[in-house]
Amino acid sequence: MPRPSRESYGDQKPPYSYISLTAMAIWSSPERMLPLSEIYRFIMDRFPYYRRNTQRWQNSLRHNLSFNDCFVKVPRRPDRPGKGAYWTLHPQAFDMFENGSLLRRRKRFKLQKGEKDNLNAELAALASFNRAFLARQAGAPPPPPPLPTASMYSPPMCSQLSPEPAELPETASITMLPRERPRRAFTIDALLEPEPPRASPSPPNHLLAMQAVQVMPQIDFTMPSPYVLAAQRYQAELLQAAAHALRPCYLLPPPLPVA
DNA sequence: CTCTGTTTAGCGGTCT
DNA sequence: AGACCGCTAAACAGAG
Repeated sequence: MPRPSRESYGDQKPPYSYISLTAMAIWSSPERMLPLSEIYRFIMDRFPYYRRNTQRWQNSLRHNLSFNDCFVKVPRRPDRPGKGAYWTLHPQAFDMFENGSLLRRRKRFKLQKGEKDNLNAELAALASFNRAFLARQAGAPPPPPPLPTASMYSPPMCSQLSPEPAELPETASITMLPRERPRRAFTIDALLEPEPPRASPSPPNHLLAMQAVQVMPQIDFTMPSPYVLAAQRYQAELLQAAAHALRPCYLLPPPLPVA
């Protein structure tokens, strides 16, 4: 049987929705999140169809990113400045595709009003953290640090967010998010100081932790959490589906070792 | 100025 | 038939 070429769709439009294509791009990245330009690049690299009429489909793709709750915009890490934010998949959207099929979603992923508010609050806090971090780096007097909110430290929202980064070239020691982590004051100094010894279990803030992975490479995350396992399962399904549907067109890195 | 992100609107296809 | 999904166009604002 002839091996299908990497570009077996040629100039034909691939049978994947923009949501699927975006999910592929995001999940093909080591950190499970990408800036918009990298999402474009992923799609154009693998599907020649999308090398034309870029204005049209990129507009649609941006519309999808904004419109669908399944995509979460994560502020850039402070030491990696650039245009635009990073985009990731909301972990609660893992089961959005039937049996891992990327062809059509089972149902639209929609966050409840409260969930959305919580998420937005956390993301706003992260953005504030970034600003404070940058101000601190610049030696400027730091603006008032963002205050901790209940949602930043408690489920259900933040405990489900943030796919687990598989590998971070610049942060090789990081493996997993902890299940038990001491609660820390949400101040620049507290967040940047070395990890205190672990004491009693406390709910982690996974959204913060996701960026902590970006910002604080010295932290050693060791314990998998349920959402990490869910993310790994989802990735395995995605890989299987992608391997079946796309074959060499869609070349992902090897799946995470499932604990 | 270009790119990124948000929002609204409309249309056609599919599902229930 | 109505709800839902996906695609496209377009206007607009803000950031880099």
